[in-house]
Amino acid sequence: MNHLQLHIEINIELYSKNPDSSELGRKIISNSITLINKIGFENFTFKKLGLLIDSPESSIYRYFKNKHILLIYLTSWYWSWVEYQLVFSITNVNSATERLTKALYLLTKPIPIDQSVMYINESQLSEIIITESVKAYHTKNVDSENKKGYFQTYKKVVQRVSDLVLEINPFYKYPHMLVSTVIEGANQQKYFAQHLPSLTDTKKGADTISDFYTKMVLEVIK
Amino acid sequence: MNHLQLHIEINIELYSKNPDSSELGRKIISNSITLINKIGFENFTFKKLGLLIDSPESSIYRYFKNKHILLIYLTSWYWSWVEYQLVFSITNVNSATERLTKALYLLTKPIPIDQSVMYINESQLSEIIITESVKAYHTKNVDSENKKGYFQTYKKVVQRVSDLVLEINPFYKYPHMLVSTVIEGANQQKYFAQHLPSLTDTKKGADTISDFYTKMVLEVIK
DNA sequence: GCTTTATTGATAGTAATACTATTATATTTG
DNA sequence: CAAATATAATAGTATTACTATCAATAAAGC
Repeated sequence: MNHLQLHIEINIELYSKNPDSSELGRKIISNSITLINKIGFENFTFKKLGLLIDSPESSIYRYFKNKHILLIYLTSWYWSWVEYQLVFSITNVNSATERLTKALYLLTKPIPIDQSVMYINESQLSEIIITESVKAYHTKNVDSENKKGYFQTYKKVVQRVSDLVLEINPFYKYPHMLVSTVIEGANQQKYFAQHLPSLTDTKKGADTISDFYTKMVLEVIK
Repeated sequence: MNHLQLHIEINIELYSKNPDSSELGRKIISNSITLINKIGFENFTFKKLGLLIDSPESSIYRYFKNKHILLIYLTSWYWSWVEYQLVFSITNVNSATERLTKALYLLTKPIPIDQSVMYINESQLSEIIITESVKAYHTKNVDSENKKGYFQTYKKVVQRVSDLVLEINPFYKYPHMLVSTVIEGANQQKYFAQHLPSLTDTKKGADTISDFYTKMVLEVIK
C-alpha cells in the first residue's frame, strides 16, 4: 500500500472484484467514464465498453454486477474525492465563516479543466455527476441500496458541510436541507446553463453559480 | 368543446395521436401514471401497460413514439396544470409579496391527497414528477428536444414566478436561478424525505419544505 | 341502411439489451 | 514448476423496444 496515494474509500458491495486491483479494472473505470460522457448513460452498455477496451463484456461483468452499480461506484468515488478535498481545504482555516465559504466554493465552482487523479479524469467524472448522477438514486431500489450504504460518501459530504453551517449558527433549523439544496442546485444550474439556459441566469463557465449560492447560504443562516 | 373544461396545452409533437381524443388514449394516460408509479420508469414498458389495460402494445405505440416521449407528455401536462393553478391563485391578489408567497406555496406544498383532474390522478402524477421527471431532460437529446419546445410548459412556470420576483425587486440578478432552484429543490427534498432522510431535515408531509424555501426566497431577494 | 373510413386487436418478427455459462488460454504467485 | 487466478472467446437466453401486416369493429357520411 502506497502511503502517498490518496485514500478513496468505496463500499465493497459496489463491485464484484475491485477495479483498482488490476489493469483491466482500471481500464474499465477510465473508459466507462469517457464512454458514458460520450453516449449518455441510457445508451451505454457493457458490450460497447468491451468493444472500446477490446475485452469481452463477460470480463466487465466480473467487476460490476451491472451498469447501475457501476454508476453508483463512480458517484461514490467522486464524493469521496470531494470529501478529501474538502477536509484538505479547510484544515488550518481559523474562521468558521471562511471554512464554510471555502466548502461552498468547492461544491459550486465551475468544472475543472482536464485534471486527472490517478487513472480517473476528474473533469469527465464531474460531467457525469452533473448529467447522470440523479439516475443513481432515482430508482425503485433506493431504499434497499441506501440501507446497504451505497450513498454514504455523498451523505458524508452533506453532513460535513452541515456541521460547518451549525458552527456558525447552532440554532439553524435546516442545515441538511440547505446544503443538499446547494449541492444539487449547483449541479442542476450547470446543466441548465449548458442545455436549458432559460432556467438559469448564468453563462457557461462564469462564476455566477458560486456567487448565487454562497450569498444565499450566508444570508439564510445569519 | 366543453367551455367549462380547463385548457391544458401540450406540444402536438409529443404524441402521434392525441390521447385525449379517445377512450383508449385516456386509458393509456391514466394507467401509465399508475404503472410508472408502481414499478418505476426503468421497469415500465408498453408491453406491461398493454397487459394492464388489455390492449396490444402496438396500439399504445400509435399514441406515443416511445416511453420517453410519454414521460415528457406527462411532465408537460403537469406543468401546464400547475401554471393554470398559479394564474388562478394570484389573480386579484394586490400585494406583490403575497402573490409571490402564494406562488411559492403552490410549488413547495406537500403532495395533495388523491385529487383527480378529469381522468388524471394528480397525486400520482405529482409522485412521478418528484421521482421520475429529472429523467425527462437528462438525456443525450435534451438540446434537440428543447429546440422543439418539449419543455416549454415547465419553462413558462419558471418565467412566471421569476416575473413575480422581479416585481418585488427589479434589480435582483438571478431570478431564474432562484426559482428553478426552489422548484427542483422542493421536489428533491420531498424525495429525500421519503428515501434519503439524512439529506434533509423534514418529516414526510410536514410543511418544513414550504417554510424553508419561502423564507429563503424572501431573504435573498430583499 | 349501406359504404367508406378510421380505429383497434391479434399476431409475428427483428435487432439490441442485459445478462449467464462454459471452456480455453494466459498470467501470476507460492 | 505446479497451482491458482484472471482473462479471452464463444454461445446462449429472456426481455426490451420497436415495426409490419391484416383482420375485426366501430363511427361517419351519404
